[in-house]
Amino acid sequence: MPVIQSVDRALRILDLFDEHTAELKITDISNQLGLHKSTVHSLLKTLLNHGYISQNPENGKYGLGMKLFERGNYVIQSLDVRELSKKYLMDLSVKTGQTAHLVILDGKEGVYIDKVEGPMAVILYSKIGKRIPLHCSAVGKALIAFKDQEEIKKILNEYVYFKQTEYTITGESEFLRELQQVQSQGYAVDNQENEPGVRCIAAPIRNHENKVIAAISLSTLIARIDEAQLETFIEQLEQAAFQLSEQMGNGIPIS
Amino acid sequence: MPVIQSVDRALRILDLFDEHTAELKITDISNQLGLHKSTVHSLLKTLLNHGYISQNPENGKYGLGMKLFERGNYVIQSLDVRELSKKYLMDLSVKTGQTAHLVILDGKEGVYIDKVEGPMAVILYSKIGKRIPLHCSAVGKALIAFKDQEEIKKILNEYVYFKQTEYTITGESEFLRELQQVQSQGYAVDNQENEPGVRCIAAPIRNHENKVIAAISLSTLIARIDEAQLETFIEQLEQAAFQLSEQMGNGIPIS
DNA sequence: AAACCCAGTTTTATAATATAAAACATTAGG
DNA sequence: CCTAATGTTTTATATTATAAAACTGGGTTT
Repeated sequence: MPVIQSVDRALRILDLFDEHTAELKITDISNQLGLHKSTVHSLLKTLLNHGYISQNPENGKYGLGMKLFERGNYVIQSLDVRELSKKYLMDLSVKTGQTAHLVILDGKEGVYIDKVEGPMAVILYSKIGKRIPLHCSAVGKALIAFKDQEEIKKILNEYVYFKQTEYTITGESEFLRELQQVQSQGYAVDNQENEPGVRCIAAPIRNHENKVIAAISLSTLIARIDEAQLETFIEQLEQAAFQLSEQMGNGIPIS
Repeated sequence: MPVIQSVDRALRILDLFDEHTAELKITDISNQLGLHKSTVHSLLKTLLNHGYISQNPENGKYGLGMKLFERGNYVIQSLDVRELSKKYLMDLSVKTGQTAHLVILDGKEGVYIDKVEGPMAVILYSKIGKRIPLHCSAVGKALIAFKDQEEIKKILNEYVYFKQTEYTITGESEFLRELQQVQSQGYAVDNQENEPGVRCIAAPIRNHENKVIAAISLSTLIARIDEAQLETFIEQLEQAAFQLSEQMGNGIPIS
């Protein structure tokens, strides 16, 4: 089993940082990973050389480097969904007043690629780059519901149905029925399955081969949006998804 | 000199990928870095384990992993300029019809953090995550012009004034005069210094301590925009920059 | 269909390299 | 001013990364 220890450790250092942890001292890292401080020091220096780690000149603490942002954007630039979808997300958020998201599938999770906050929306914390489970989100359902049975089985193999709220679907058979439903109606709903009080709707974006490559969604608060409004939102969402899928066909290259 | 060879090699693998290189085979990497294929294989497996590299199931080729996007966004989420500036960028691009950018300083370069393409703008390739030199861009000038002399000197130490176009400023003394000019007028201009036919204007964004932490810009085509229009663009840009700086003060935390 | 080639993976021996101890340096705190 | 704590550098050694070689499998050609 070929795992390079030092590389593994270096990557584990990067993984220590998240939205709550912007900066760390060498001793913090050393303690958390159970490594000798001199080892951590060498690893950090190497990461620093390449720009994957930055050092705060004020206090000497270490943080993630800009190179990550740079490389990270290359990952999604190859998928030009993001460029194209931007104006649809804008449009949706303006028309509905809600927050619109763009999500793609990565392994057994969704990843938020972009978002536009609507004027009426409660400001949530930023989600770009974050991951979201498939079984308790509208986007998650929309991302996999239109795949063939075999592929769905593969993704759901060893999937853990973590119970997020009292409404979360926690069984495979139940989830498969739900996906069936999504497929037949063309869009997906999450009814407080991920967060209490929040209801989301999502529709799939297809490429020229008609394969689902992303999903767009609208997030609404139960307390503010009634059934009738939701209906109109769904229509608008479906329309946007349709037009976007159309556009994905005539692939204008990003030159 | 503490550079961990295997980590260094792993990072050099990541650095092979860019906007033109989405996927590579093991032998490609092996050839380009002059490493044995089995070595590359182990390094890739380790990167793969952590999600920093992904493998295309269709053809077995390797590409950058989503984890980079995830971590990359953590880097800029700590700076909440991006969230706040989004609507100003939108607004600017709609009002002027041009493309608006948000850029921050990283070392001796600027990094594009966000952009909104205007309806009238020629569609350029996506720039988010990309780097831009300081000496030949409006944003570059705006980012450093308002720092004190000592800091400017430090940044410009060993700076290479690469000649991008015939109009590029290529001398330190000339550049320092230009920065002086920027400081006194409050905004920066790039007159075909970076790309022939393209003229950009930029204004600094300040935080609560009045320090410049970012810059916003508008990119225009010489052929399409005359002096009078540019004047009004500058006014709009400055107004947006001012309001944005104001907002940076009453820091609404990203919860 | 057999033989070949090329790319990727796994195994293995060896030698180079990562590691942590210890010494050293620097800063902060009492 | 001394002590404590944190970060950095040096060094020895033993672990671990490395590349050679063998192995596998897919694809192409004859």
